[in-house]
Amino acid sequence: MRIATFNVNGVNGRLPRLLEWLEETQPDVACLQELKAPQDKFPKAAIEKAGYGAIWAGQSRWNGVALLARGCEPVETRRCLPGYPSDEQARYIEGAVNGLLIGCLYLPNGNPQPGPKFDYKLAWMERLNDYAAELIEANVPVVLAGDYNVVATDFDIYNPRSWLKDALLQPESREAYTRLLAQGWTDALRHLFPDEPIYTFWDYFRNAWARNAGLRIDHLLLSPSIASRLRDAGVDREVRGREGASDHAPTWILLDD
DNA sequence: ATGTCAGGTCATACCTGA
Repeated sequence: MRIATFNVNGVNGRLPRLLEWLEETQPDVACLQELKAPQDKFPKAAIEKAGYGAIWAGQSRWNGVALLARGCEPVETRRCLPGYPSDEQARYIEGAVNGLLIGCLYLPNGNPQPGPKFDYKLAWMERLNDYAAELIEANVPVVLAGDYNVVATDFDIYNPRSWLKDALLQPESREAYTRLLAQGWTDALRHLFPDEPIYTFWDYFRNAWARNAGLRIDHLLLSPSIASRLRDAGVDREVRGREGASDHAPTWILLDD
């Protein structure tokens, strides 16, 4: 079972790129972030034609998340984090596919920091951590996939120097993410490739892609009960190099059935 | 400090968020 996460940075503006990638890699599940489309502007027909059922939480202009399943409809279980009924930002959607619970998340960027956006990021991380702990406690088979907007360690960035003041590298962001992992989640890519530089995002600025000035911020976390099923993982880097690409590359795992 | 995207609007130029 192939499960992928892809921050598409505009699901309509980059639809040809998304469809091309789905066709090429045929993921069984695809978690999408940054739809940048209101609920009724999600390209449902094109996604269906590509062979995917979908649930999504749209929002005008910003945010927006979707969960795609090849050949079936995801059974929606949530469209926001528990205890967050007042969250107007579409950043979480969750569904069951083939006996797995898949959480698709778009963690707040948090810039500029300090400030209200950074406070919101940290608060959101606390909500996520609380909920993730519940899932672990319930021993549910879960994949939490998405754009975490956290650079976990200095090894997950080409060079931290010019990003030291960025919300993605702040000690508070990193500490919250570290606490999440410590609940028992397996960071799939780092688990399989502990010593390799891995990036999933290259800024549009500063010629970042050509310089391979990347960050690893898109993660797939496995709950303890499914960690032993992990067989392979990777980043579809070539997608980032294409005409009209998102600034993120799709990131995927392969689980034993 | 700079730079580049997308999507939106009291729109064909500028704003925000990233």
